[in-house]
Amino acid sequence: MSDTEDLLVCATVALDQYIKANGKKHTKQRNAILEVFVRAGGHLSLYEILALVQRAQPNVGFATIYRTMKLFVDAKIADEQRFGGDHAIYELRHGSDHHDHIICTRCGRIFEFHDDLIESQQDSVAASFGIEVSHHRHVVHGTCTDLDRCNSPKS
Amino acid sequence: MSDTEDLLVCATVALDQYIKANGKKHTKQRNAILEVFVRAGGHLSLYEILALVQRAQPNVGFATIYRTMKLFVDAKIADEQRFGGDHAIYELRHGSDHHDHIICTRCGRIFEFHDDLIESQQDSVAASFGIEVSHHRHVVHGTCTDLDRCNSPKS
DNA sequence: GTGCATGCAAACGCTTTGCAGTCTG
DNA sequence: CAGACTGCAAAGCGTTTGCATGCAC
Repeated sequence: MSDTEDLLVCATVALDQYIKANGKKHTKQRNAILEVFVRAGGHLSLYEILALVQRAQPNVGFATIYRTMKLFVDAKIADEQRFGGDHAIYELRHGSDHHDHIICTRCGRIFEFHDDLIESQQDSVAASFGIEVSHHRHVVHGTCTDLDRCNSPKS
Repeated sequence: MSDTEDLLVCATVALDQYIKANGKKHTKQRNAILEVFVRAGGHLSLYEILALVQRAQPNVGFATIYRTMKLFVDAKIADEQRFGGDHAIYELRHGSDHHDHIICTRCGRIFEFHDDLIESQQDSVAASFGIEVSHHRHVVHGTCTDLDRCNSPKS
């Protein structure tokens, strides 16, 4: 697992490549959003990102966050997730590996996992219904068994 | 697997019990919505239910469908699902058994499955993150391998 | 200077609710 | 007849977009 500074460098490079390749431009808003997003480790809603970015750039508007995160998704820096049906969450994208989520319903912590046994079993279940799997979403909800962790602040 | 008429009888009884137990009332709208919903086998959006109900009762309003389906959820006749993030889907609830979903992205068919191996594996993965599972959602997307089925109308 | 990016505000789609009139029990 | 239910219309809420201005290249 890389540390935050490494991730920030990687993401910055990825953004730069995407910008160069698509005739886009660097702006201080995009840099600020990227930094806030990566340092938080992702798993943020647009409004959370807005609040964090506005600490450094008070005049940033919501539409800028919105469009920038869409751009990050396009640049494969972020992924858009919808856990509740309420609002979207953006998470940092690490390479091309797929993963699923485990969420504590008390403290809101989000863990990521990947399990080959589950995936292969899921493929064979789908095959029994005559379906060839293209992708899936597996979200597990529960509560931390370690109450100290659960009651402590997230970051 | 019961046939549709059986399911309709069960649902009608469940609704009657719920209405009696909670000081609610029977109306022709609720009966019509229940019948349409059960006969379709669930997996309908509010607008689809509205369109079907309006064949029999042209003056029924959207809000009635909305409130009635919430009531059916409360009466444990239906469950609300959100697959896309776009709009809610309501499905018939059969007893207390949990199930997950396999969806064809071409024809929109929805299959339900339950797999003990996946569930137990998921519990142990969650435990390794210090989480005790309360519930989960597992949605598998893919395409029908039988193109004849996939291209034919849903019901 | 060109044209992408920003910020504001308005439009959107789905969901939810307030209210006056209607119907059930 | 009291109180729940309906239908309409308006309000919410997160998301998306149009437009004039601002800024990167």
